[in-house]
Amino acid sequence: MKLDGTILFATDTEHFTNSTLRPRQTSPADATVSASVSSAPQADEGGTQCFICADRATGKHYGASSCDGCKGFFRRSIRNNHTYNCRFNRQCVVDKDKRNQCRYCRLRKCFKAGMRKEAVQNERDCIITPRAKGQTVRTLSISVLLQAEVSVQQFPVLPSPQSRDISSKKTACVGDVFESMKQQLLLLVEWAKHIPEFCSLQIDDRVTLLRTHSAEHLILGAARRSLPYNNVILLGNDFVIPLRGAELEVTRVALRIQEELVKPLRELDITDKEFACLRAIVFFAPADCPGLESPQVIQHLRLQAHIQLEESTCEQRGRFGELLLILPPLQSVAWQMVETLHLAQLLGEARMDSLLQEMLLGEGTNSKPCANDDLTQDNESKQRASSANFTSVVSNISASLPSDHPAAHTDWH
Amino acid sequence: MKLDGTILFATDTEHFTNSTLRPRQTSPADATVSASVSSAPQADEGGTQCFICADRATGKHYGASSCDGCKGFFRRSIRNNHTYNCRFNRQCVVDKDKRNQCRYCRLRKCFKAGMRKEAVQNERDCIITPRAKGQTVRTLSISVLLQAEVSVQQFPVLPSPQSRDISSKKTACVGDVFESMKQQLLLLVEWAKHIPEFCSLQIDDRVTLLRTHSAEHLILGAARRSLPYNNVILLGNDFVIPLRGAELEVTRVALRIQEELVKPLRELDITDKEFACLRAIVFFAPADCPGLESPQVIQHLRLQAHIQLEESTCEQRGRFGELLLILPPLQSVAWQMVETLHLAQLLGEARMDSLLQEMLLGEGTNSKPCANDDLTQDNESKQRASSANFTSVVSNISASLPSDHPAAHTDWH
DNA sequence: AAACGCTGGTCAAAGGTCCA
DNA sequence: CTGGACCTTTGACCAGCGTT
Repeated sequence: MKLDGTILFATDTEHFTNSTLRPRQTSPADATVSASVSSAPQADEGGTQCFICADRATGKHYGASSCDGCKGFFRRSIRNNHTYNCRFNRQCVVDKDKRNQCRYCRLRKCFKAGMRKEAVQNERDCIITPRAKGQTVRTLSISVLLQAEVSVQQFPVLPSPQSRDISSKKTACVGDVFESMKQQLLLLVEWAKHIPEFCSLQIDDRVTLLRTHSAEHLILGAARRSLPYNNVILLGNDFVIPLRGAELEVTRVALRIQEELVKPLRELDITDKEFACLRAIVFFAPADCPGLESPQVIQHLRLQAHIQLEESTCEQRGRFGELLLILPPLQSVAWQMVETLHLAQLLGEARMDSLLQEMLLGEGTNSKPCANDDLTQDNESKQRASSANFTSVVSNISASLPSDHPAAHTDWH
Repeated sequence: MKLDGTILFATDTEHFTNSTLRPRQTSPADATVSASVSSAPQADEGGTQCFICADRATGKHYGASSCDGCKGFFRRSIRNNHTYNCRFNRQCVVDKDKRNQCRYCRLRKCFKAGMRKEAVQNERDCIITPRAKGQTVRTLSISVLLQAEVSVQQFPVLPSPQSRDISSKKTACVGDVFESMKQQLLLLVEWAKHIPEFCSLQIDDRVTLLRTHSAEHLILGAARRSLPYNNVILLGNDFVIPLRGAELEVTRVALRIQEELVKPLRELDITDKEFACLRAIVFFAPADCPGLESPQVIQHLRLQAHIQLEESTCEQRGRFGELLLILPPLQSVAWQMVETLHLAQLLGEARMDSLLQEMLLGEGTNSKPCANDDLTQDNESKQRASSANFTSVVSNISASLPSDHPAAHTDWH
């Protein structure tokens, strides 16, 4: 009898044949549609897929391509100001079958897919969708960042084959430190050249970004190289700065690098992806660069970079925040280094290369681009007019790329 | 066996055909039949009757018009994959009164009435908020932060009833600025006192945290107050600093506040919750405080604060990151303000209150707590021994709370 | 002018809740 | 633990409305 029942139930599902889609409709028309669709073997046709649950999308809703279910769910959640809780680890799978199993994760995925709660609410007059067109402006992809990162790491000026042995490394003298800095700054330019979005910025903005963030770049690089070590800072040219025993001023910065950057980065066990994103976030910071010509563009690049970082952290709770909170001390240490250099320069304790002076100390040009700059002057003549060797280094970037690079046409908004 | 079931089912189905409309759809033929049948005048209440037990139907469920009882019974049976046995001849009567007497026959009749097990869905998320189920030990809750925030805002030193009119406000002179700063710093202490986790820190750490982040607190508060205004910074005592026309050094800081903090905060339209979290994140930053006794505890508090922030942003794409990226410029501006104050102090341009000197400029005590401090000395005697007025202000906190405050027992991990 | 894209809204039929 | 009266959520479908 038990078998009876089971089989009875099984046979009841005679319409398995055409029930690949939901057998909801009673109307003949729909039945035929359903039949024809089911005859097509391909379930997902790619283009019209819900970003949230991979069900069939019915269009873009609230900023993301989605199905009616996710659309309604999002609207209700926002309207009623719902707060959900995940019963598990906030890592629930959200697909067509399981989308109703965790509302917290579903809503979160709605946001991640790009739904904006401002798009809900009743707005009679639709003042154009702000960024309807290039919704998926996938500029600044993680792969580009990783590639840029690799290209920088691929320039080991010394062929040291990962000789991890600290004792074999020499303590850097002032000249060694400066030499390393110079190399690293040139590598920063190299790094930037790998990012098309950077290359399509105006020359002044390129220079400003590079100059403003050169110190942070140096410190961040030093911190990363020094991750395996406890009592030295490893330079790019394979010299080391010991944490104890060196000159006081130098040691102070080195100690802060170790304490405030190396330690937390080591605890987090930062990945290559994450580091690549972090470098970009530091670099595309518009706030501390007055006089930028297109701060919004740069701000948008940073936004993309930190969204990439968020994705790279794989939803590990708190990790994204911890990584971003590395940046204040990074900036702070960078400032202190610049101060120290400035002082050393003033006291005549060190002779710095003109490139270093220009990038790190902001000397040799106006640190703030002139506001009443002649805008009719094209980059070419600006480049010719500039006598600064750094600016000319940067200018070469535009020469190395076709001027009509696709990225230049990106639609910002 | 299989045939058995099929035949049994088929015959029963036929038997049912004329008595009712089968909502089986799937084939156009069925649809037309259904239509014609429904148009046929059915005697009794037909449509509102449970096909299984003849109780009042509450609608169609799983393919058959049925009552809530049979609906629930069917769902549970399918979900839990129940198999029942009939103790008699599988011919039990299933009506309103006897429907619970044989579950085998009831389920069978459900199928016969047209219920389909495919219509039963997967289990969903709980509607009711998961009850204090193991409520994770949530120190530093958002409510505590909000309350602390409110308590700070509730001390309007001047009874200005939200006079939003800027023109009615007076431009601050140096003395007004200092006065406002002093008030705000006392409010910072007030704010901290509302956070039990802070109060249970050691006295030295409390002092260090307050001192180290006092400048950022001032700037953050000023930025927030100035959100509605475009060309002034509004102080806590209702004076304003105009962005143009004031003294150069002051204006420089004020301009940065407006550009690097007010603007982005306004664009983000920061909420109260988010702001409350941000303040805590700024405050519980251990990196730039050398010599803390329990940096891990503080780091953990910051982690909690930024997890709260993440939750408060409702997962809106990129929002959490944008908020955290306010912090580097905040720190930077704060430093610049301190530098400016330092200079003014050195040049004798301004007389600062000793509290201001101690908190903002780090004068009057060792900025780094003494490492070989006598640990056997209790707070009381420390307080008595300390001649610094700020330290004594902070020490009072511990006096205002029971020493065995629950928060002191929080389990960090 | 008709098709289209993206809002808002509706309600049958899923779901869950919780005491007897 | 199960039943079932009672309430919430889901999502397919439809209607505006502005754009193409």
